[in-house]
Order: sequence, then structure tokens, then C-alpha cells
Amino acid sequence: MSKTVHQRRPPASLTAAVDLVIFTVRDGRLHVLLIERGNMPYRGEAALPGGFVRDGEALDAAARRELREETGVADDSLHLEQLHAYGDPGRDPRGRIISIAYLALGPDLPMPQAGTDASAAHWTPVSSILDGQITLAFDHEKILRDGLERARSQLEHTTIATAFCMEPFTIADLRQIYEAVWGLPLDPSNFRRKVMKTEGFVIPIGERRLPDVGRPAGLFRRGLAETLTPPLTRSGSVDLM
Amino acid sequence: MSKTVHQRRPPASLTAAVDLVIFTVRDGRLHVLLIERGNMPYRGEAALPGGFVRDGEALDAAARRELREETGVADDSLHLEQLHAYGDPGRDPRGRIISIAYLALGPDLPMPQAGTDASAAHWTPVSSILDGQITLAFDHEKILRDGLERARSQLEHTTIATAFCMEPFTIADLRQIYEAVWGLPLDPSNFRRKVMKTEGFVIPIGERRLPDVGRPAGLFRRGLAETLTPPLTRSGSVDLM
DNA sequence: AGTCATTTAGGTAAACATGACCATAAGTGC
DNA sequence: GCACTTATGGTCATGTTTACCTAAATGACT
Repeated sequence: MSKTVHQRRPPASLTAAVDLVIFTVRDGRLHVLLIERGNMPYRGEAALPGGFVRDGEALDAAARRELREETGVADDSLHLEQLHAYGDPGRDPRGRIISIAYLALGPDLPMPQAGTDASAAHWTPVSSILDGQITLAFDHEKILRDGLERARSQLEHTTIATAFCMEPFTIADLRQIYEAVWGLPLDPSNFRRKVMKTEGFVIPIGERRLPDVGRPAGLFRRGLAETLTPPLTRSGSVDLM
Repeated sequence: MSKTVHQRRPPASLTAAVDLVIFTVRDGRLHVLLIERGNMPYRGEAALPGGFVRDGEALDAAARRELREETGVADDSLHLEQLHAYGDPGRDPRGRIISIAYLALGPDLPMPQAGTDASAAHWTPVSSILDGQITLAFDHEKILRDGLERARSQLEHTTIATAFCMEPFTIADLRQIYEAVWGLPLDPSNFRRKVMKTEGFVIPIGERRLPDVGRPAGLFRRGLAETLTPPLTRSGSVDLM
């Protein structure tokens, strides 16, 4: 047998799609953007937003385009990274479609509702999918779980938690992101110490925000650092339950 | 506009391939398995092993099959994980081919040379690609660099370094894996302390290996743990350079 | 004005982890 | 036995983390 043995079998011809796991944090809980499917299959069911990759279009570009179409948000203001490729035969009843899933993180955005694809989109608490209240079309629950695990891990090692925050933000805002994504309460004092000690994580802008109640909090914007050394460990939690 | 706006553009029809970054450690240096291409394009040049995904074949299955075809190694003895999908138009002159790259880690295997695809395969020091001595076809150098970064990161947070070792192995064997992948010398004493302290990383089998020179070393096999808590940091190195 | 609830901000001590280094153990070759 | 090599174990100063505690700054309430 020669090296070309697998060339004898015709390569499968298929279609590529991108699916997006778009996370945000609203009132202390992690939400994901879901759409209600307007076409068969799974018509009327909840699914991750996504669409087909076009001719001559790069994967990242397709993901950016879908993100823009689904959220109406300017391109570069959201964090977007490739998550995983899903290509099991039979994952889509329409045929052989492999999906490149992307993870997007953003602040709690005003969702444009009219005149765009986003009209069918809803922010949904992630917990309501994890506990089975809502089921997703295709293999989208698996994709969502993988995206959640990636987001949780990224918070430990990188500064992307700031992508969830609208600038300027307070240390408490940032802490709520961690608590929502990890599902754990954190000690405010220790959290602040770790964040402040990491050079370039957040930069004070010298102003303060007056809350409804309590002492005013210092305001910050994102720093230039991308990686956390040392990492923020998930273990340092307070057990309030 | 309705949700189906993007359905009007025909989805791109394309071909999917899997490419493999197969790492091993030989005499203290990290090596990657490369093949010499037998067909156009890039005929005669070095490339990562890989091939097309077949009709009805899952991505992971295609990667396993290629791994077996290229190395002649039993399926489940090597660590295999999906790395990233590469789909830029123009990355392959033959047409729109998106490649799902996989990362494989294994011990220094006896490579079957005759009668298989592996006849064109060679273990190549990763350093000789990074410093430009060897150039790779397609975008395979980018894929290799991504795979290397993934492997380096995985060694910090997981126990997959044991996948590089033939059982039973010594702590020094394991340390050499870390030194080869990270490209850093580590303190033997401190390394041992960290490995032993992590519950379920390695399990002593009570025997010892007689080396050519030096005190006999205790032998171990893989434990059940998959994650390292705390992580093994890359910083704890001895500067011998 | 004074008190209270609330939240931010900063500090402390014990436990723990780390890095650099030293000492001893257990083999081989001479 | 002696020199050499590698494995293994320990020490110690230093840094980090955790679980707290205290103080500061505000609005609400009386």
C-alpha cells in the first residue's frame, strides 16, 4: 500500500456552519443568547445562533458576521474565540454539516429587537438549560456546556472577565462576573487583593461611583495584561450556602 | 428582513481534513512526526500527517484512523484531543479545505517503516522547525506552533505528561518530558515534591529501575487524577544556560 | 445630628506553597 | 575503598492564600 491509500476513497463533501455561544451576565446570573428556530428542522425550538460559512469566507469572519447579525453589535467590542469543531455524522438531519463553535463574551447589551435576526433572540439563564428546563436543538447543549467550561477556565488564567464589563467598572462588578460564571461566592476582600496585585489587569480612573447604598466604589478600566500570573483559583471561595 | 436572510446565499460546499500534531520526546528533545508529501501540491516537502474525513465518519474517528495509519499504533494508547479548526480560504491550493487539527501525545514508539503510510514518516526535532531549518507545507507551521502552545499549557494544568511515558516510568522520566516540552531545566528535587504531593498523579509500583549509572529510581504508573491542583508552574526553573 | 445598615477598602496572622540549596542514599566503574 | 552519578529527602527563607477583622464612606431613618 502506498501513502495515497486514502485518496482512493472520495473525501466527504460537506457544509460548514458556525454556531455561537454568546455569554453575558445580567443581575448576577450568567445568560446565553438563544434564538427560536424559524425553519425546519427543530422549528420553534431553542438553539444557539449561527449560520453557514459562505463561499470564500474565513471561519473567524463568518463568526464575526453572525455575531453582528444576531446581536447588532459593532464588530470588535466583543471577545470572540474559536471553541471546538463538531462534526459527528447525523448531528444535523439536513446532511453532513460540521459546525465550528465560537465563544463570545460581552457586557449586558441593549438588544436591538426589530429589523434584524436578533428579533428572535433572547437572553436565557444558563442554569435553566443545565437543569433541563430548556432543551436545545441539535447538539447545542453539548456545545453550550463546552463553552461554559472554556469560559470558566479562561477566567482563571486570563483577564477576559473584563470583556463582560461595560467600562468603567468597579471591582465589585468584576467580582460578580466571576461569581456568576463560576457559580461560587467569592470573598470581596481577597478578590480585590488578587486583582489589584496583577499588574495591568485593571487601571483606576480616579473617579468613584455612587451606589444606592454603601460606600462609593473606585472605578476602573481594562488594563493591557492578558494573562493572569498567578492564576485566580476557583477554590478561594466563601461558602454562603 | 427575516431570520432567513443568510439562507439566500448558498452555503459553501467544502472538504474536511484532519491534520495531526503528534509529539513525542526522544533523548530529551521534543519531536514531531512529519511526512514527506508524495503528491502535489507541496510534493516532496515536509508536512503534518493527515487526510480527508470520509463520508459518514466522525472527526475524532478520522483523527484516530489517520493516527493509526501513520504510526501503526493501537488506537487507545495515545492521548488525542482536538486542537483547532483552520479554514481560511486559500490555505490549500486544491480548493476549499478546512482542516480540523488534532494534538496527539505518546511515548517514543518503535515506528513501523514498511508497508504502511508511515514509511514516509520521520520524527523531527521541533526546534529545527521553530528556528527555520525546516519549513512545512500549507499552514502547518502555524498548526504546529498552536499545538506546541497547547501541549505546554496542558502540562501545567493536567497530568497528560504521563502520556509521553512508557509505563512504568521514573520521576526523572517525567521530569525530562516537562523539560523537553517547556524547553527549561527543572530542579529535580522540587519537581519530585510537587508531583508526589498531587494526589493521583503517579502511583508507585514498588520496584526500581537499575540505570547505567547512579542510584536506582523508583518506578511509577499513571494515577487517576487528570487535573493538577495546584498547577505545575513553568517559572520554577533552574537557569543552566 | 446621630445612628444604623451597607458596601468599599485595607490589614493581619496562621497555614500553605515555592525556590534555592544541602545532605544522604544507592548504585557503577576503577 | 574511592570517585562519580543520579535519586531522594530535608531545610529554610520567602512569598502566597485563606479566613477573618477593622476602618471608611455613603444613604436612610429617626
